Amino acid sequence: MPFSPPALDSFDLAILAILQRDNTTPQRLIGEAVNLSAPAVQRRIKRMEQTGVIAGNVAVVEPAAVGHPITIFVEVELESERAEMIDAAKRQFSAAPEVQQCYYVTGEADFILVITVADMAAYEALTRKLFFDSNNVRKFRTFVAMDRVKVGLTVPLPG
Amino acid sequence: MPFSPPALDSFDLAILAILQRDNTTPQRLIGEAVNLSAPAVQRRIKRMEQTGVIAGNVAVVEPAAVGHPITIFVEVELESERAEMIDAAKRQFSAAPEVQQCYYVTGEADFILVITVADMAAYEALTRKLFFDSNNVRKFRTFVAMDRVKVGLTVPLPG
DNA sequence: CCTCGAAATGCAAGTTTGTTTCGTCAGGAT
DNA sequence: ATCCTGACGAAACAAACTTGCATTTCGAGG
Repeated sequence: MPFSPPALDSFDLAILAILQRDNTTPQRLIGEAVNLSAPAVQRRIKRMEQTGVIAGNVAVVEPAAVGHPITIFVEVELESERAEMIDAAKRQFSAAPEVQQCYYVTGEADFILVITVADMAAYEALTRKLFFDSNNVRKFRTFVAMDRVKVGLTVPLPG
Repeated sequence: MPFSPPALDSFDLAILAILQRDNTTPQRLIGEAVNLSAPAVQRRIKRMEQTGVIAGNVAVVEPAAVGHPITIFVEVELESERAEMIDAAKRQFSAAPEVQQCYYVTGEADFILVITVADMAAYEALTRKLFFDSNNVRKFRTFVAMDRVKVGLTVPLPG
């Protein structure tokens, strides 16, 4: 499903650009930055939250600070690409808390996962649970992150 | 650099679990949930922000809503792995707004990028800028996301 | 050209939330 | 035993958010 919501004007985009960087910015300051009153800013934010343009408001936690210093990418290739199997894999991968992100992709792999773990032993245990116990994984390739050069969910905004 | 900050107790972890899901939750409610007064919650949050446990507070924007409906993964392999070249690549990749995430990894690739673009033409243009114009990219593999099954920066918390 | 209605705005009041202050208490070191 | 440090809760305070309302803007008809 694409996106039905009404088009965003330059005010909305300017507001998003700010919230995307720091959503604790007071509406008064946002208003000054975009030349709008605080209530106007607030109405636009609420609308964008309701229509799903703003998917959430979250604190970003440093994984290393909570015992998950290792980030790993995994390319997963399934045995069967039947829709039923795909869906089962989606559900299983999503259910694992260590799986931070899960994408179903085209190309030489079927899924790409972003995983955070405490150590390689934890990763090894996770692969056993996710890939070996399930009999639908043909193979997977592991990439261990040595440097999280740039991390975020920031989307470039027009204007 | 690993992480020096003081250990987090179960209160901190409980607070993080909430903020990670919704950082607009009133401190009063957080206090009720974790059995602490609002000021206590606020002191702990401030401390975690200052020590970097909380890396940021952001609104998550739906890419499709702002004209970037396509998410792409790219594995990049460099010609030279001299430290100087690695650093140059890090800087160049990070500088591109379309590059949402950039990781320097071990294994059969050197970098993994997560990119959001409006259409394949935009991606093609980006590859030209990032990979071809730079003479240090040996090859790259592209994976187009058909389904963003699970997206986020949520870290699993002990306890 | 004018009128009408829908939608968005700013202002101001009212409410909720966040922040600071202050006094108290527990644990550790002197 | 005493002091010092760090953390807590209660209450006062400041700031931010939210709502109601009159006004403005803009476009579609008449």
